[in-house]
Amino acid sequence: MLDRYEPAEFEPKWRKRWQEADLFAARIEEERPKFYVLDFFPYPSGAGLSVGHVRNYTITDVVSRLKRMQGYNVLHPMGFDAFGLPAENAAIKARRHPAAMIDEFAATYRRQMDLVGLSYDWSRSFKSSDPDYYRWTQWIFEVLYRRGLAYRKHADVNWCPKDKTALANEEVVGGLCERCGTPVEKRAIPQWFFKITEYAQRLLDDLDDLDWPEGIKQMQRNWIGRSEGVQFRMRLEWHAGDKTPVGAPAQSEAGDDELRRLEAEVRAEAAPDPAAEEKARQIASKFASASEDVLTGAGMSQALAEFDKWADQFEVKRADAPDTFEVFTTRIDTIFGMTFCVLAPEHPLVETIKRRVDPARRTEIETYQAMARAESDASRQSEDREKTGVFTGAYAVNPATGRTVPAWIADYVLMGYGTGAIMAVPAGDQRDFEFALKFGLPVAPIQEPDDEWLRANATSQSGDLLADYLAEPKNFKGAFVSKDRPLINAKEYTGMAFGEAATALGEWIEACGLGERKVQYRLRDWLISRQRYWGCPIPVVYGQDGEEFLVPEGQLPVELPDVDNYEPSDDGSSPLSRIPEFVNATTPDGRLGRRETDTMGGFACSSWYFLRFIDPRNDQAPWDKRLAAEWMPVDCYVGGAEHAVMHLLYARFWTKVLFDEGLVSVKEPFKTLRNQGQVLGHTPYRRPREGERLDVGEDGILISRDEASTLPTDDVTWKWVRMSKSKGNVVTPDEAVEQFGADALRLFELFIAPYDADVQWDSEGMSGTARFLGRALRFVSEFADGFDRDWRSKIVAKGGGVSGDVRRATHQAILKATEDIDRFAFNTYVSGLMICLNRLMELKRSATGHEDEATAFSEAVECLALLLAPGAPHVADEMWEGLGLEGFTLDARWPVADPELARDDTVTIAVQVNGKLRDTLGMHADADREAMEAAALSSEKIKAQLEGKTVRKVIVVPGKLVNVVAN
RNA sequence: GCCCGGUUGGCGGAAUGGUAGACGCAGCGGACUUAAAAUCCGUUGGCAGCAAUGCCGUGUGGGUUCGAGUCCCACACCGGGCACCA
Repeated sequence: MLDRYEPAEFEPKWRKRWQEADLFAARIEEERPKFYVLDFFPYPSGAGLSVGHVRNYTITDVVSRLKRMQGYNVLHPMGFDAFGLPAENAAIKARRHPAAMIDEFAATYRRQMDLVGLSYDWSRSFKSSDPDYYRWTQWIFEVLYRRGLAYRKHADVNWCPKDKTALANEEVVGGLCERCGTPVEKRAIPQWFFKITEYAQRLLDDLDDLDWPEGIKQMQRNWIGRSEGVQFRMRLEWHAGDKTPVGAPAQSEAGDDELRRLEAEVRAEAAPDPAAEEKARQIASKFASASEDVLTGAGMSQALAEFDKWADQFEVKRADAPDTFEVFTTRIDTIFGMTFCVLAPEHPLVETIKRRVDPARRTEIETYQAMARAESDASRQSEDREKTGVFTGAYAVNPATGRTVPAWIADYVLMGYGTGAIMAVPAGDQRDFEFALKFGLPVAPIQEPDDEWLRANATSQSGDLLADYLAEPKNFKGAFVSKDRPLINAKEYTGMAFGEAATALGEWIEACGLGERKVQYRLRDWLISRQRYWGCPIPVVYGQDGEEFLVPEGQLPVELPDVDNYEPSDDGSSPLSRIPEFVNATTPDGRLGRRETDTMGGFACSSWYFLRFIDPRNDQAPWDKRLAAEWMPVDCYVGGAEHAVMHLLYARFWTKVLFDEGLVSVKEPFKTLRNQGQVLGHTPYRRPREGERLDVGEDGILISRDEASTLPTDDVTWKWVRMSKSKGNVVTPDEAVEQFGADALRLFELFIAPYDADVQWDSEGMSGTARFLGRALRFVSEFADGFDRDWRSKIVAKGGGVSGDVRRATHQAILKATEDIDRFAFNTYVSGLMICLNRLMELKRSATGHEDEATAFSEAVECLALLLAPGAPHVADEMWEGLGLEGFTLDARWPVADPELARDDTVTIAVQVNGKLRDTLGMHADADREAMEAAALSSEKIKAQLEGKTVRKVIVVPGKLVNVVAN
């Protein structure tokens, strides 16, 4: 056994022995509880691992090793998320085939993981690009399809012109492509979606019971975005241009626009026929004269009915379009304050409106629609953007007041949420308020704001701000948003606050058949199609008429063909579409078909890998249900917070579907989730030179360390940024192990900060953990000769003197290590070991050579090796062997502390006067209150402090402190 | 704007409402050495003082409490997420 930490001399030996003993294979032994420890599924990048990745893997490794030693059946697997854009983009850049490249990268990962002694069961490893794996990804796709949860729709998608691929909403950041920063455009392509929205409520509800960071749960809740409200129907009314005053009663006059439209419609349809031309003129004149007198109220509908009759003779039909639309609101109580309504530019009703309004308006609407479509999400989402929109010429009837409000289109209303149309209540909604202000629309007060708000938002000095507000809310700075103030101008609902009014109005709407109370989610369906080569093929074949057929289960997997050129084509179709042997397929009924050429996005692959680890070589089923019931859920799942929403939500969704299908016994895949903090590297930047453009989100130009050393120090700005190959700031485990050793690296990763805090990497710190390991080895080796492996039978239950102190230090360390790992306090786990060793070394110096001491130290060194084992397994096994013990520490039992032995006999009591520390006293730990008080009051220092004061009260906390309150 | 985190010595950090700064890095002093490295011992929040000791001190301002880094309120700054979601 070495008496110093020379890692190169023994760490490789232990790794080899572990491997030869197949030490890390997961075993299922009856009567042992199970523990499933998992890391996020890594994409093996060409840069290899950084010490940042190793931090993640060390955490799970410590947990895994502890649980194993505590007698659990531990499953601790590792595999690779090989499919997807990062791999494909890297392959394209390197002009290599992604499969070969990924194999190489994964091998590097494996080598580096082995290098730091991670205890993965590699016999279970796989890559998501293995046909044996993605066969089952396709199989699960078919499960979703059969359950109606996979569907294809033609939809606008985010299109990245650089990556030439459609992006999921989650991959667009601020309107820019998440990966390359290119502004995203819109394109309509048929795409596959998973109906995750159907599970929105369950995904929300089941969050409550998960042991996850609150922040992550909150982010998922926000992402799902549940809101309760009312969806109701509004009817359009037609008015004469802008002349009709807003707020006119419904059923008002029909106007010229309507007549002109009818005339034009007939002319257009009947133009080739001179006779029809004549009839059209007759219609026009009839309606022209009618408009003078009869076309009010019921007269209008009568006239339209008559037109329909006439038109039938010419085989001309009135445009068959709805003239109602639905709106969703969470604030139905404010409906009396609706002064206009807004449709999304893409709303289907806009097409109807366009046909019915006068041509000038129609042009305006179309111009606006074109603008809204062309405008990228980037500018649409840019900050404090001015509201835009146009009046359509149409009016809608507010069902609560029976009065008309103008209908506008504006892009601040999104087609993708709710109904794509809103009732606008500018007095109570900031967005509507801004819109009203910009376009001169009226604002009707709905509540009386409180004085504080009035003062803060007034734009002028006035004696009676409330009167001013009620006269013209637009003179104030914004909308008054409140659920607490009673309503005004709200008919019989006046005086009610939000809760009461919303219930009453909801009931009223439902009673009228106008609509219903409804829950709306912000969550959108999961877009799965990628027009890319390097992904899991979607197992669908289309018939001649476009019918969809699932590829029969027996024919799975649909294998990704080997191709030479896997770059996407400029038209955006997958390279697979250029391979006739792939595309040409037979439908299950034996006809000629065309294979789907899109592949699935990478999140599909990572939504079930944790299940495959349970039974990775099964070729009859994705996994054995009994084994899944045995191992699931994952007990401890650790990874970066950047996957807070997407991966975790999708994996939860699939698990629920698989639960519904009876394939898994749990509704949630990950019982406990922890996010480790990022490891940041010191990274040099310089100011941009003339003509240089900054990358998205950067405020300097990234430079290399070499370049930084050539520049004047004033020109270089050092920043702490996440380690990545692209930033050139990666510290690899290889160099860390080379310089300090695997165990020093592991302990340092744990010690440097709480596991969830970001850390600024400084390799110098590793010298501390390396020194500690050296001291520990030396300490143990000095006891190796005198080590008594039968210490258990000789040990004195509760000795005094040095041996008692040794046992106390040992059992305190056991207690602390066990608790700390359990509560994820790895930094104090390591410091606890240091404290223990420091104490033992001190005690060794004061040892008297008594026989009890040898026994106590034997216990101490054996425990020290065991306590070190999860964090520093090489050193632990080296000690274990050095003490003449057999096997590996991983197979030994984790020590159990005796709290009685760990307890201190004497404690230091703090003595305070009025809460300020004035003295400390050493006392027996069992000293009672009276003894403590007496001791405190007899202290010279305390007496001095109490000079001239009267003791009012003495607070005694046994074993801790005495506080004398005096004045 | 909204939702989460965070702010403690020169640095990383520790501290179930009970002695703030454990443990480590860096620094300083010393031992060993011809010397250096390695190792070991000691020391290290600030101010005043020869010292004993005193005062100050956990982003800021209030509050609760015998007692607050810890709990409550308000604010500032930093980081992350969402962002016209009706």
